[in-house]
Amino acid sequence: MSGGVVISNQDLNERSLYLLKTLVERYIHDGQPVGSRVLSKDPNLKLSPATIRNVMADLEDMGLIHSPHTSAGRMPTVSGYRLFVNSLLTVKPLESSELDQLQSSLLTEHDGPGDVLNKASRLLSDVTKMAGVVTLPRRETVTLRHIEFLPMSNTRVLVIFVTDGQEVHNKIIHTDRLYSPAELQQAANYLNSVFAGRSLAKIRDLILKEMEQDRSQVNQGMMDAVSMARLTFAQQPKDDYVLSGETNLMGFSELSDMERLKQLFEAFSQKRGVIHLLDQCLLAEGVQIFIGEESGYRAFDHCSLVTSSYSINDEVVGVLGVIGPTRMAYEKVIPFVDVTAKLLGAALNSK
Amino acid sequence: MSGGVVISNQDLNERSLYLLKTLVERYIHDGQPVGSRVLSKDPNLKLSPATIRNVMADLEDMGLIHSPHTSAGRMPTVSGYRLFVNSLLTVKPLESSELDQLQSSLLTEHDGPGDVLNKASRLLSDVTKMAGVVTLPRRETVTLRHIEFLPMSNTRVLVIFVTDGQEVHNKIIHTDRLYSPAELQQAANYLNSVFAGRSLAKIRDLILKEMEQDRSQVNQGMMDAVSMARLTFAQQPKDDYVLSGETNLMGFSELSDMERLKQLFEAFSQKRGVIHLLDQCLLAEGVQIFIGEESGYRAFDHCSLVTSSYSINDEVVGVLGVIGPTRMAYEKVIPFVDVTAKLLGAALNSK
DNA sequence: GTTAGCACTCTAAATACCCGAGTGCCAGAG
DNA sequence: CTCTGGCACTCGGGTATTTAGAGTGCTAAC
Repeated sequence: MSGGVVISNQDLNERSLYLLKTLVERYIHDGQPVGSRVLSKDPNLKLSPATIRNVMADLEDMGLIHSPHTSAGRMPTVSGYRLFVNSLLTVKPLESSELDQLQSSLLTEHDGPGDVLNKASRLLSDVTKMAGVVTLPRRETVTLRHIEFLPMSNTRVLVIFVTDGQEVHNKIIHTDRLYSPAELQQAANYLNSVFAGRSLAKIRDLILKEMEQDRSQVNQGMMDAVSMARLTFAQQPKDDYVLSGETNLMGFSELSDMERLKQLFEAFSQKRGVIHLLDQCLLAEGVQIFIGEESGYRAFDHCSLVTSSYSINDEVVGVLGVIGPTRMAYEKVIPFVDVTAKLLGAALNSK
Repeated sequence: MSGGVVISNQDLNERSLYLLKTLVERYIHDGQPVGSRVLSKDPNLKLSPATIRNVMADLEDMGLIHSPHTSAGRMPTVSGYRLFVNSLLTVKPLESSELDQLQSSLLTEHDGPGDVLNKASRLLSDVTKMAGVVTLPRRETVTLRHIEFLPMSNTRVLVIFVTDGQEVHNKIIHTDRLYSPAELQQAANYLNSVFAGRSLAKIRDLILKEMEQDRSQVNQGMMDAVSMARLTFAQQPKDDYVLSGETNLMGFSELSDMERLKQLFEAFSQKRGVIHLLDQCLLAEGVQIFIGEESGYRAFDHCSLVTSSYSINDEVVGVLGVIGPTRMAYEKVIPFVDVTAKLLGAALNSK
């Protein structure tokens, strides 16, 4: 284990920090352990290889870098990356062409509900050449627009409801008795009048309250409607996400091990773990980063995750991000994820 | 190129056929080129290695087997596999436990429309330990149950329609003018009364006819309804499929080459090519098989595809199948795909 | 037609080898 | 006290070389 000791930039002098920074940049750039020789050629670092070796030895003692074997250069450890992204990184602003692409793709018209999310995900992967992920807006916080019941065979009823981000959800419920189309219509009307515009979480509360009320007070129709609503919104819906560009990950040497790759892709289709991981970003404002083992999920041990939450009408509803090897161009990815999250929010807002 | 010469079982004597059969079985079983030595130990084949070598040389001349290099055994070519599955294969009936699993999974209750398809796909991959695929029922042949319009901002209208296999589709259309909720309701009522129960292809026809009619004859409401229907069903919808167990494919040595694997997975997320390939099975009754390069898609060069169409109410609407390495246990996979297709049809019928 | 025998070929694994990159440490210079 | 040049050392990766084994094709005999 890398241990719990966190190194801050206070613990190191200017020179060591700069050296670490260039080492990490160098390693990110060409993917090979960096030796004292190449570092000595840095124009701002007027030191001999020997001195650099001394500094590197210190950095290694602090667990910021390590070398795969004696006669190789050094590469950053997780803590090294962490210190790098926390305090050393100089983020690059988006290139205007990228911004254009983002805006035209996201803010332009799209023809299906989940479509914007798809586009966002694809954008993330296309631009970064890694994998892009966007969680669907959380059902809990999202508000109901419209609900509808359609009779199927017997007591089976198809419920369709539309929520805020124009998501259309559907589900089959089993009612306790047979309802006529008219009754279903009536129930839907009632629910629409009472629940429309409220969050699903709120609706679940209201349903509970209604059920507790003195039954003599309310009429049968309302009772029926509420019980159908209960069936509809009963269990917590499983959240979901849109992933694109997974195949981009197959190019990276750190994922060339088939077993690793398999585990990663299994995690992707499992969804559970990934959702859980992404959910941790819902609370935090702005960009959040998991580097390597920090995520706590084995499958992501050799990956980093750059994420940001996005909001509809100032309410945080989802998370998006980029998944790639630990060795990624953080200085470009971070601002990109940041902007994409904001634009996605904007795109979903205006409706 | 392996050439267009197709070898049939007429062109070979009993012994050669039996030899080919055991060779293929052997190769499928342990994945290594089969030599004359092991073959000579087959109890039904009382021949010396030398004789077997002579027979194998003949088979090689006919392009049914080949050896990767001089001092290796032989393995089947695509034509060899073809002859094997066409005439030599002895299919194994399903094990009853597998049948149970199938029935209980597919015929049991499920709570969402696309859910059965998911389950079928997962079943295919779980049982075969390869990848399972199920195309969504083709929209063209599927019949409309119900349509609904929901106003969004401005002239944007969310259309929701439900089709046969209980699929719920939705789409945003842009109308030429602003419609009131009442008008939308009226339009939906009209369309439901006229179009419900007809296939989408038929509906598209009808729309065209209606548009051509003398406009003075019909009232404005009907005109509006039809024009909205036209927008809804205008372009051919992109078909789609459900894939599971892709990660199973990562275990096979024939796909251990990262470049190949990447191309395969890219084909999966591209969807286009795969759909096109699967569509070719819509016409054929029963199980169809593509072996290696037969599919015509580079990405599938080292894979085989065992497919079958499935039907709702005796109308072929989709295809399902299994994707795996050319070297797969056809004798088990074929009956399994066959039964799954029938059960899936049955599961979708009853509603 | 079938078989035994034999020379031949080719692969895969093991072994040895060298080269270069990079290190750690030490002793001397600034 | 800090930096640097020098040097011995380590290790991985690439290139031969060798060896063992599997399997073949061919030929001559049964």
